[in-house]
Amino acid sequence: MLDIHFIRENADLVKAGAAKKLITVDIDRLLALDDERKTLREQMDQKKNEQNRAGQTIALAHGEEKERLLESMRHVKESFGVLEEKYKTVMGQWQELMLTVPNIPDMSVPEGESDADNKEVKTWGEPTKFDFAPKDHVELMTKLGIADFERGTKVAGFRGYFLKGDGVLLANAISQLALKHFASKGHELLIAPSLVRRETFMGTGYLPQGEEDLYKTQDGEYLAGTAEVATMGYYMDETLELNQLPIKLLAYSQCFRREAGAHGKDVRGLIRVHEFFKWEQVVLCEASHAASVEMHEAINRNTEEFMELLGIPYHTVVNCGGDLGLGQVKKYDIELWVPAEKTYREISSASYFHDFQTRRLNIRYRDAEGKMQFAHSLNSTAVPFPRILVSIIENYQQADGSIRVPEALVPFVGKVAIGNDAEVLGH
RNA sequence: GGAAACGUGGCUGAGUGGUCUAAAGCGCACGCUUGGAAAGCGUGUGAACCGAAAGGUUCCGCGAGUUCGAAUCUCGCCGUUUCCGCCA
Repeated sequence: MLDIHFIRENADLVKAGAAKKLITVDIDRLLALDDERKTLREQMDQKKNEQNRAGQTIALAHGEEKERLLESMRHVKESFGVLEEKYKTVMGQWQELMLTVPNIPDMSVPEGESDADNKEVKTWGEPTKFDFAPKDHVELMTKLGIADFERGTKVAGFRGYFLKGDGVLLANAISQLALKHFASKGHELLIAPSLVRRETFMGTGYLPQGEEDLYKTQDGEYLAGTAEVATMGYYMDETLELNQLPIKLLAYSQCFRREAGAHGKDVRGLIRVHEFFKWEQVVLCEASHAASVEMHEAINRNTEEFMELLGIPYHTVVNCGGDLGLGQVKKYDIELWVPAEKTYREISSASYFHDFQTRRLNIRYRDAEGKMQFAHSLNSTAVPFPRILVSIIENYQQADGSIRVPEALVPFVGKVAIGNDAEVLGH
């Protein structure tokens, strides 16, 4: 959420920002509510002051004098009650509106409505060339016996899957390489809960808007769709020291997404599933735009480097205004080449928020002058499973349906290819 | 699942309806003292909102209630601890 003082002083900027994100929000109504809120607050403070003063007198008074004072205080109490009721109503509306005010996108964010309007800022590698007709990952993995989609659906329902055998080994190897790569960038490792309470979702900006995308338990917790939620919650309501910053974390969690708005999309394979797992980069840094930008470039680059280690052709896009979330200032998506679809598909998303999340989560630090500041927050995918397998399997496939293991993974997989022996291919 | 106890500031901890503007100690900061340090002494020591300032309001886990007045009483929730049961 934004600072109400900032909104008051920069109403036009906030309105323009919302327009760029194609989000409708009534800033004028918010400002009117805020005026009302301030007036009521002042009146309440005055009444309270009156009451506090009278309290001391009453404590010392006796007999008729006391009765008289009590009687007059009853009137004060009554009028305070009336003010309080009004205040609660106004505050309720005020808070509701405040939660819907989007963060302002950066100048460098292109105009646009959807992911179709995102702008390519970098390409790495050439789309993989084959001297045979490349198959898709569903067919390859099923034939190799390293994934089972039929039984996955039987057991888990729509979008269900099992990873098996060398598929598990491959996923684990990628994970090992990721730990090594991202830890070398100074990240502390974390395994985070997926079962998370409502207030943390509010704090990260997934709620109240995203209710229908989340699974909910009968006890009222929600299943997180990313480790970002629990990891940001880790420092909730805490005051950090300046010398702790930047805090750079690499967090693992199981992830759950209802994909409520995506019913017809990507119904085959591992691109879009309800239950997955990933490593996520989460960063808290000092409250300066320059620091945020620097960290943003850095964590996005970390993930690019990781994809380069895996040797998968990719391009990076800067997301347009209409493709940004409520709190995001700027976002890069990294998209990997998927031969069967002859296109790039999203593998990673790196964004920064300024103090939008930390203001909601109340994560602060003391700056060099000893003043309290809301930290800045950022996050980026490190590597998502099983989606990462799609591009590895398809880009590294051989004519015989076997998979060459990317060089960087060989030490962790323990072999140079998957399925190039007759025994496995025979099944 | 059953029962009980507890939740106070950076920390320990007092406070069971009214100068609580929260005792005291520890810690921390500054000063005095000292050749330097320690000890000692003195002063200070959080956050949010309103205000140009003076000052005002709020915060004793969270929320609601009783009362002229709540850290203190009542109810609900969250959390911690202990005992019992169950599971591994």
